[in-house]
Amino acid sequence: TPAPAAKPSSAPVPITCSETPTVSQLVSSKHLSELGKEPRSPVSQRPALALLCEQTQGGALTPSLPPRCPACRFEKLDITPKSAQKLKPVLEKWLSEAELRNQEGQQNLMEFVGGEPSKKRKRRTSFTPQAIEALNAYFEKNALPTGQEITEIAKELNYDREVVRVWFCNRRQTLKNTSKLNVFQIP
Amino acid sequence: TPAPAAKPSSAPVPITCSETPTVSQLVSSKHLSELGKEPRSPVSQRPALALLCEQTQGGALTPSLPPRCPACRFEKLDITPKSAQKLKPVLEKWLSEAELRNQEGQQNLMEFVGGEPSKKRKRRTSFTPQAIEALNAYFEKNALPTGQEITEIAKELNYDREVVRVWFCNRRQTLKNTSKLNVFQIP
DNA sequence: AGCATAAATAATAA
DNA sequence: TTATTATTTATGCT
Repeated sequence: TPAPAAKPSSAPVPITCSETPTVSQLVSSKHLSELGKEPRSPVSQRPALALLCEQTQGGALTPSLPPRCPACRFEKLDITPKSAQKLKPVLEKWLSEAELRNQEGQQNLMEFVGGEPSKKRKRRTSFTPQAIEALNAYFEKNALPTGQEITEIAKELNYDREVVRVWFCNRRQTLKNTSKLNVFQIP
Repeated sequence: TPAPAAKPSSAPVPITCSETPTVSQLVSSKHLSELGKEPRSPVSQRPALALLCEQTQGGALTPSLPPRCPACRFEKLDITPKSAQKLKPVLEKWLSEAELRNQEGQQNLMEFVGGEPSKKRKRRTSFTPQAIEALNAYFEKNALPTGQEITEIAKELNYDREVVRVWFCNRRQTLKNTSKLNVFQIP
């Protein structure tokens, strides 16, 4: 467990929904240790984290629709402990740097953009219905195509080879999972 | 859904990857009670479960070699939540049958427990971000470490040697897969 | 606000 | 090593 049961005695700065926290408030260790444990105020009210979301996701904050990047999910507890653990060091690093800027008198936090690009996950491809249909047809004929066949299919459907390969992997997986489920499920 | 962390409701004790619940937790857990329709009775009122506790905790089962029966694996949470969910029916069946036998005064309950494949897959290790960073640093310097080097790295990072070895294998493989140098790569 | 599933990755097989 | 599976993560939708 990454977050030790910190003593609530050290008078941390509580962050409520009604106020906009400063960076130093955000950086308080108590706050950090509590992250991922309690529901928090909206991200939109928290400049540093909002910025973090922006940076993590590479997109602007949408006012109506809350962002769902890992950082924001961490903030909202909408995240698994394991993910939280992975994210925490990044968060700490970012926040400490943000605090530094803040101490240097940099008022406008939104101008603070930097940090590491952090290799981003491949954008989730969305297959066209036609492509899915074709893929399923291929799958039905052969659920385990060779590398060469995968290449050909990819070329035919005009998708990345790796994407097609993974599609077959996942397809086999779900098939196995669902069929297994039937075996186990007894009323 | 294996991630109870996402649920904001004040639900029963969730089973997460990061903690090992006690038997009583398991009994009161949403996991187990969900399948049964009614709330569970206390452990003390459930002979089979009590026995299960005894056997798994009191060391009646072989202590060195981990028991492989579904119940024991469930008890020790030597499975992921998702697996636990899959295993639940089996466990429930075991419990009811065990209770039946117990009522009949039958002592050796473990005889009918077997049947589960003993080929337990190694639990997926999750590297800390620090470890991954370190591994990547090593990898950048040398993607193909010798056995001796692997041993040293494993020792340094305090991971199992085999785990580190496999990490390097997979790292090379991933690199190869995602590499755009593939001859058959579609642009 | 969840779900379905694409992507990532540890483990295993060949 | 390469190929595939098993498991986990997280994102594009509605």
